[in-house]
Amino acid sequence: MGPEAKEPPPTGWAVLGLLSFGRELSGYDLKKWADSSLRFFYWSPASSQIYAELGRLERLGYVTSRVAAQDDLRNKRLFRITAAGTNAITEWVQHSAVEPPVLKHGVALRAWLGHLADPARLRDVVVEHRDNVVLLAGEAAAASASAEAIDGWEFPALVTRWSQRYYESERDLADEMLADLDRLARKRRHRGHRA
Amino acid sequence: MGPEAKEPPPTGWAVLGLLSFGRELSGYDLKKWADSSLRFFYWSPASSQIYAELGRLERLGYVTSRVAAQDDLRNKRLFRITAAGTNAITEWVQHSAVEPPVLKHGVALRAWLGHLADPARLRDVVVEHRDNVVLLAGEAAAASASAEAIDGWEFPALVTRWSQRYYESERDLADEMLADLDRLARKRRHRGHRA
DNA sequence: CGCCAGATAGCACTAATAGAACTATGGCTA
DNA sequence: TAGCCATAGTTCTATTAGTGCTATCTGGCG
Repeated sequence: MGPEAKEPPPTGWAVLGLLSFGRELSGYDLKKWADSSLRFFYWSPASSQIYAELGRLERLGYVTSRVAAQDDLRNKRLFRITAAGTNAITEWVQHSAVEPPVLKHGVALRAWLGHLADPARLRDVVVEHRDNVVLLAGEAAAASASAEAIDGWEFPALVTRWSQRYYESERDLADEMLADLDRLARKRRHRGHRA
Repeated sequence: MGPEAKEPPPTGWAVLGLLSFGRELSGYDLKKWADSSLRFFYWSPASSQIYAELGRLERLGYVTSRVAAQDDLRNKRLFRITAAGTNAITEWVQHSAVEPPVLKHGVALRAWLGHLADPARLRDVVVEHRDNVVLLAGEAAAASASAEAIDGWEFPALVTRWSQRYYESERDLADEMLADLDRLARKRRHRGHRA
């Protein structure tokens, strides 16, 4: 099958997934959409990345595009998923290998290197992280509330709810880490560790 | 400051961090170490990536290397952190911006696209994910037990403990997602949604 | 007037992986 | 005893993934 028979990377599936709800969307729309929902559990690709993936998906025959006039003279390209695209992503959802989630937790990495840091400063880093995830939990809650209002969006609503819980448990984990850090600092002070 | 004044990427800090415990290690050692501890909260870079980062760190003056005979005739390169390297990573731990963790959760993405999937198959995917994270929780527990036994490794032990809790809450989140999926499937069956 | 929002696209660059190639030893087994 | 595999160890190449910046165009807002 053709010269371009390779599968898209996960990001390609994510973009195709945004289109699988049936709407006709521009690259710009897709970026905004990714920012407001995908980013909670999958990160949001750069605009240039989205356009690149759209090009690949079109070459694969998974999407088609048409140019539409948008206001008066400005035009944009609208993308729509094809039957082949729907088949392909359905296949992917159901049958691709289940891989462990990719996590790059900068704060955990810094705590892991805690022997290098001033305890108070390390504490501040974790507290700032805690604030971040509390904010994210709230945003995910808002996103899930608006998804619940839309018919046919039961699964996005389910996953944003999951995201909300995820960030709430990140908050709890941060609290436990703070308690552990305090315990450790006390112990080190007692033993007169590195003065 | 010379021609090579740029900061390493996060992966570089991770590699330098592995060396910040004071040991003299080969690239091979570093890879094994990353696989057995870093990977729980920060992923494990490919060997080629590790060697590339070591090269960069050496150019920056953050590590030095020497060639050592290892058995009889075989030789390897051992890396050691320098004072400049210790300063740099200490600075990074204490003062770099606190960024939200990067998460790419393939399973959540697939659940988000649940409208495309057969409910039973989607359920299987989440169950398989649940099994994965239970396994990871156990491995993290083992890693934290061995870290606790080593003097000076209080922070790695703390973070592997955090990782263990992290994967345990991933397990709980998976259970809640399963319950939500079942609820949704029941509701759809009632309404006769797409037969 | 300048800036921002909507919209698209290209370019330069970095990050990161996969895979092969090569050296070398020791243990297993047909 | 020859062949093969596993482990230790390093390096290189090819390729992809992904970001950030720049450029372009229009219209509305203050």
